[in-house]
Amino acid sequence: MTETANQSADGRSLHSRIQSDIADKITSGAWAPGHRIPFEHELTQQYGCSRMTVNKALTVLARAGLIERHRRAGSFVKSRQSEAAVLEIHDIRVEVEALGLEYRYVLASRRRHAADEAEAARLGIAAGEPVVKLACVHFAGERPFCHEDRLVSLDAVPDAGGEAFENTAPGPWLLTRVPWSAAEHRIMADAAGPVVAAALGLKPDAPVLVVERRTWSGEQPVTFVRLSYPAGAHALVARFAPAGDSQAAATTMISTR
Amino acid sequence: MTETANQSADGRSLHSRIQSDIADKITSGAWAPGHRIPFEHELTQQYGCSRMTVNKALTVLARAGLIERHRRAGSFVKSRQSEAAVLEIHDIRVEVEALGLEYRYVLASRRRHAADEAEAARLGIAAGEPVVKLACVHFAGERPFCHEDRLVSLDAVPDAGGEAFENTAPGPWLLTRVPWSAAEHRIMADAAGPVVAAALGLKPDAPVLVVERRTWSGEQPVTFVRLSYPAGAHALVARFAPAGDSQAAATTMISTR
DNA sequence: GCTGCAGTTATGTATATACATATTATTCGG
DNA sequence: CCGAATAATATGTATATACATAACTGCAGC
Repeated sequence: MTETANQSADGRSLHSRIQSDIADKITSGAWAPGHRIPFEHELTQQYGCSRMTVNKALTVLARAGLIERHRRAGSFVKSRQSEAAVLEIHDIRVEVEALGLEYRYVLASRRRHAADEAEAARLGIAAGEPVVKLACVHFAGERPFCHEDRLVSLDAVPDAGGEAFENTAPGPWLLTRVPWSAAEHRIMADAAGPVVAAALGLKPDAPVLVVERRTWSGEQPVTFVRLSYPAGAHALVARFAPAGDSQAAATTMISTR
Repeated sequence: MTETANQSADGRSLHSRIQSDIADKITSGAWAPGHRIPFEHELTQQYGCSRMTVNKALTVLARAGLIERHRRAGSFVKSRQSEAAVLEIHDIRVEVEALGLEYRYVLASRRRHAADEAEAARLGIAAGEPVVKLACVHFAGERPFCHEDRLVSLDAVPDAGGEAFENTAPGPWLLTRVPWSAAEHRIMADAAGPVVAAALGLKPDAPVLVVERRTWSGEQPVTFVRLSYPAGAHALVARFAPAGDSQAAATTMISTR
């Protein structure tokens, strides 16, 4: 044996090599959707390894959604009727600084009150519950980058009532204070309303890219944000290479041109 | 022993229970970012199981990005500076039919020619290479749902030259013919140009949600699509609950109101 | 023909074991 | 005191083994 017990010449582990071998067969089309991939005991022979090793590879592929496994029947290539694209959504300060621009944050308004019907619906709480409503603008250098409209539930985050948000933007403030367990993003286009248009220096009804995010901690709604970006200047980018390498996915940037 | 060798009373496997126990500690905030989670041999004792079992749970959590693992040092809760949102992008026919509407597809134009500079750049090929350029409109019931502009590389898909695309939309046609190994999505807002506005029945410069997708097969660019949806009527939705359950993620719909 | 039971098969889960590897502590020689 | 060799430690990978479970096959008996 010139090789060690764990690794072959190329330095990768055996199960990850089996995994990407199979992933390649699938993404190259050699094994079409519905094709039955070799049984574990067959792969065991092909690679000269134990069943646990091929099982690990196949389990990861199943988790990644590339294959489907059935007892007694075997493992099959899943049909890809839908593509999954992974968006990675960063903090706005990080986004701006990644562009080599100076980040500045300006609080436009801050009010504490009882949620009206519309606000309660957005946040997913009952009307009348106490909330903090914030509006602010994020700048990249001299130019407005993004307008933020936010509701924070005071039930979920009592501390938010006493915070002025003059130096710290509400996003990162919440992130360090409240752990979240679920989030929902809603991405859409819209015409800029008068407030947003003024804040971003756009003509009224100019197109804006809107990202709305609702965040929960357990079952409890925490916050609702609506981020408006001038169209043309910003795009969300999601790259996706199916499974195999797992982190082959992802990266989103919001980039200025 | 009233329990079987593999499963406890609740029917879930032990490693998945360990996994979600830890995931809960993290998402609830009990274990903050940077916190060192118990060593494998400690968890082994807590759960009265072998190291392989806790290793499996921790490996999955590491793949999911919830924890970081270092030899000799231990495993640590990762700081979540960025949120990953998973968009699931379906075929347009499926989207429309999911809304209970009748799907119809109309080819507006189809041309075969040599790619000019702009087209070559979009597709990622050399100028002068042969392409098919398509424009079509997808209808949901009577109303236009989405305008599609597409370039297909004839180097990658020679068959596309002889296809009329009168009955099958180019998206599904390509999907069954050409396996793809990577895709990049670009989501943005824009003002509708005259052609798109006319096709969608909008006023010129009305805001539209634009999804651009570039697809590769191996290293070779296959197709570039630009899908324009009327703003207000459509949104991309991505739900995300971090790891633990893995498929707790995702679903995107493009919904009409 | 149909029901029910036993056998077969592939995956699912878990264990005990072994050695590899990265990294930190410790010890020892100069 | 410093740097090098050495030990200790936690994770990483892999094996052989065992039993569980889902699902299908086929047969026996009515």
